[in-house]
Amino acid sequence: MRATIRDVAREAGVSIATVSRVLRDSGAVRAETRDRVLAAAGELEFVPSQLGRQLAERRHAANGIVFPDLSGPYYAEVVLGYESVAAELGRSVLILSTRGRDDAEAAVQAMAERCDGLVVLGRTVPDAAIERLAARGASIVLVARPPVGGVDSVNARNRQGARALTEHLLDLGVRSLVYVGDPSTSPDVAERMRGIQEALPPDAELRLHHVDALDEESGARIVGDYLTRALPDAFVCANDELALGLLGRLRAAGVDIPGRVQVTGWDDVMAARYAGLTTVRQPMRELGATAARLLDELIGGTRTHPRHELLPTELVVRTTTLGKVSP
Amino acid sequence: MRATIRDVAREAGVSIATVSRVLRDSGAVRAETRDRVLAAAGELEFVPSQLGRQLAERRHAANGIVFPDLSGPYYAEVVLGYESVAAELGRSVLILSTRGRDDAEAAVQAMAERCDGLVVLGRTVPDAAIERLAARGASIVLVARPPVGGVDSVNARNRQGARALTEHLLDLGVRSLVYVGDPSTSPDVAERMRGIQEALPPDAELRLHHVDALDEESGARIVGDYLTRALPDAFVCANDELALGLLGRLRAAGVDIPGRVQVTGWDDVMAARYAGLTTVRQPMRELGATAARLLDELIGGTRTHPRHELLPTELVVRTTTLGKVSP
DNA sequence: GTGAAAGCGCTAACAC
DNA sequence: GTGTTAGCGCTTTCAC
Repeated sequence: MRATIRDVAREAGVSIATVSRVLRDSGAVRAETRDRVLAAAGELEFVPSQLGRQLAERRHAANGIVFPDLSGPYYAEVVLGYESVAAELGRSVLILSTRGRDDAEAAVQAMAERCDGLVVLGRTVPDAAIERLAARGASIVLVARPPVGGVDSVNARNRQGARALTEHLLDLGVRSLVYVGDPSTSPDVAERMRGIQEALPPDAELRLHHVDALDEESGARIVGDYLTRALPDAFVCANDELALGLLGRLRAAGVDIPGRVQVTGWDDVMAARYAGLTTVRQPMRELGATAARLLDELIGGTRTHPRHELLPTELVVRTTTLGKVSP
Repeated sequence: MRATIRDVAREAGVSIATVSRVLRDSGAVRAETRDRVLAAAGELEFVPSQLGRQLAERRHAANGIVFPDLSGPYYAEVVLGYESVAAELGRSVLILSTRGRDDAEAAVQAMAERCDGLVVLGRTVPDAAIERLAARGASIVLVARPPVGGVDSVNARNRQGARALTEHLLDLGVRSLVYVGDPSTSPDVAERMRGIQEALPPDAELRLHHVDALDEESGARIVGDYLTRALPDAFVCANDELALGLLGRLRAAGVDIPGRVQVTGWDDVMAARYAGLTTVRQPMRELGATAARLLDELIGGTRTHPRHELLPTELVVRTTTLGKVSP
């Protein structure tokens, strides 16, 4: 059995309160006593039980993060940014992936009981679940998801990025675009579409091509629909994976890109560089880091009014949009 | 303030022991009493404190996982595989990234105090640290790292994969190969090189080109050394990122691939497909899942003898090795 | 079947 | 400065 604070107290000939003081460096302790305690602790290889400490302090010293997946680079980067700041702040990080989970809400609820606050990414659980948690007094920060009630949020400037992307395409002569994605899968996807619409002049046309999933396969699958009839001037895809799938199939069909049709993605994943894909980069790590800081303020009670951070995006132009359309 | 078990007991007119029994479904409780307790708990919106429960049970019901990074797809997938099994087993998952941390060992030690067991990926902390933890009675499973002392481990068959890859190259006529990587960065990288050596006949030559990091930039940087002097028949890279960087630079220099030189990677990341890179795939998710199961046995005390699992790898042949060398 | 009571290992008033 | 003591919120014997 491991040594407890009582063992150390006995060994050092002091009370447990003194041991606690020395170890936490709280309260004044005479140097000589202090040394005795440290010696005893060292002798017994004493490591304070986090379980006991947490219960006494009534805090977990841990934060959770809920995400749909970790496969793409997107969420992985956000999680990393979050973890590094949380660690600096002395908090452990609990993770929860909702992928393939039918009881996501229950899992999040359970997780909330094991940490002092949590970050929720994207469309992992319904708004109602967020509100229930918030109502129970949980500290929550939403990322890549529009604000709900008085809950903090951190988002990338999707609309702004989409407008920049659209203007870039318009400059190249694009007049008809197809947005590939499903606005209902994630708030980001919906916001991007809105941004495009905002930037579009009356003489340009935007259609939505709905796909079930934001993966390569879905991107490839829709190409068939366009080979038999007219191609638009540009395919604007909700994310890079979709764009990469679409791009591969188009090229395989001998379609000239960007001569005949231009293609864009979103996220700037590593493969986008190899494919020469024009895309929009988001500060993924910074999204996570910002969330960690907001959450810390919330838990620490430093702040009571909700905050909603918006982080910048950046257009990355590559070869899938370099050509001029009908010059 | 939240309701405690005492509030529920008072409300239901029973003792806290009975409330505990009902909520944990342990011990026999009369149906009528049971209903009263459940009603009271519902009324008060009682949710048992994990802090109290954990201390009483003296367990965290959480496992940790330590990894170097989450940027590449490799560790992310392992973590996901781990998380999904851990969740099934009713355990929370704590994460710890050692990237850019100079106090990695202390951080791991701290994490060990907050969970019932942990998984350590790759070369995150020195063997001595693992041994110290194990000596203190921690339950540990190593992944992508050779066994240390009596600690469990899960690895992919690196040697086997490397042999298959080497034989594939030999079949194509390759006789001189350069292994690009740093065997000291990770045990996997070293094992792969060993596998190549084992498969090589006396008339074939293998050299090691040492790089500092396993990223694209390092891969690209070494190309210059070969443009002025002789190229080998094949570059076998320690991972895909290295190979992708090297590939890009070679192609930019007008080198015919695979006609003049063949290139291979390792991991089969998404970008590898777009680059047509021949590589070796590992069951990343399964590595994590297996680790979770081993750890559970360890924590549960089901098993005392260490186990060392080896999972299969798979050669994925693409266009960077399709041609015949000097037919 | 149910309750009283003794912990689990710590922190933090409060007293001296 | 240091010790005593009362919790933190639960689980779990052991009586009855």
